Amino acid sequence: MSRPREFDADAVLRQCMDVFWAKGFHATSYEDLTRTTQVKKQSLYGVFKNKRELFLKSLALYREENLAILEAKAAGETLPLRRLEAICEGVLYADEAARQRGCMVINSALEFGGEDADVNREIAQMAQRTEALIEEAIREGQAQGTIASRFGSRELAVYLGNAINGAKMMEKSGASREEAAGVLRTSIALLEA
Amino acid sequence: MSRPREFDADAVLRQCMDVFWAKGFHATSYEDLTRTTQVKKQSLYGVFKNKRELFLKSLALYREENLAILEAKAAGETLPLRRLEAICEGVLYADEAARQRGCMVINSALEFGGEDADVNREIAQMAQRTEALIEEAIREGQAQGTIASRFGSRELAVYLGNAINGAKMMEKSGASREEAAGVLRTSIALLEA
DNA sequence: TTTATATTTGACTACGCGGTCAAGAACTGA
DNA sequence: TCAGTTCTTGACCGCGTAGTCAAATATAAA
Repeated sequence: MSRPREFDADAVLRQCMDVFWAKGFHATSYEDLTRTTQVKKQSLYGVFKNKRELFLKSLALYREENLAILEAKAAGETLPLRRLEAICEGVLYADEAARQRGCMVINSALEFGGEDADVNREIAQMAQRTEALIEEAIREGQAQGTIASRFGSRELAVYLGNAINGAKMMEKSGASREEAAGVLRTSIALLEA
Repeated sequence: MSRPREFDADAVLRQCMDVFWAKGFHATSYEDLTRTTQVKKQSLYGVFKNKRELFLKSLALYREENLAILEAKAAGETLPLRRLEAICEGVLYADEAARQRGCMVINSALEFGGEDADVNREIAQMAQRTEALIEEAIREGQAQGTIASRFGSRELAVYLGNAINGAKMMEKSGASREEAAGVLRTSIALLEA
């Protein structure tokens, strides 16, 4: 019926995600995107109607990928404290390049400053699911007596989620992986009963 | 000898700081600055050679003002745990408007992503002096036996500084003051011996 | 009053941005 | 082969940006 698309839209979305992740929304231009994807502007418009939609799709992709990794890592550990460690390990990046980019969700949260409803929804989803993962582990740890019971599991989950956000920021502002990981180790160690 | 300046450069710098604080570096235009300061572009150039210098001076002003407030609040408390609470109280803003702006240093850190040496220096200064304040209180608390001694004072200071950064981020992304304050209360409570 | 110096003012430049348009190219079903 | 539809391509548009220029203006020393 019609001319077939010459590029893989999924692959291109992933490339765009990389650019947005590295540079943020405002700082990435269409020139950046076309240069790295080798797809001309109008062709991108054909699939994603504008820069904003392309960004939101990129952000959603980032969220899903990272949550999937995190949930997989968490599922691999049965001991609650070990699972918390696995989660904290999962949110930090191994390679230097990714570490300097920081977390795309957090970057976006601060770039938009809570003024964009769609971006806010992404942030909320990321935070909720991460905290749910944490809270589950904490509840089990409290039941087993390895995690302090003088605080509520929800309260501690928010606490650890906050520490993780701080660590993600540390990463981005140039701290070494060991520094970021160390702070999270301390944050977990303080939870032990 | 020459025509005197018609505006107060310090007052104008403070106004510019407000704009940069609210909008960030890239998002504020000279139009924004001239509108709020009522000073024409070229006159600003006369005092601050370009947008970047004006921003850096604004950031330094922000840092000094906030650190001064923080150090004053800390000096007002003698009990270590109370002093930590005072510090945490000091980093959160009371009025809604300031809260949504978040912390200008953190905002800048994330906007520039650790790629700007001058901005990095500001961030480092802010973090160092805040952590020094915290570490001092922790050391005293450990000496008095009110703060857990199984961790080093430096480690705990970094830990609490990290929690504070997280809370500042929460503030900006729309959390209520009570949520941010609550997380910090928990973070302090976990330090108690 | 004159002169040297600095500030003010608004017009101006060059550029990069997101987004659009129109024409040509490629594919499929008839 | 042809008609219909979508994709591709590069030129184009309007706008907002940081920064510059030069003329007009105001002050204080000589």
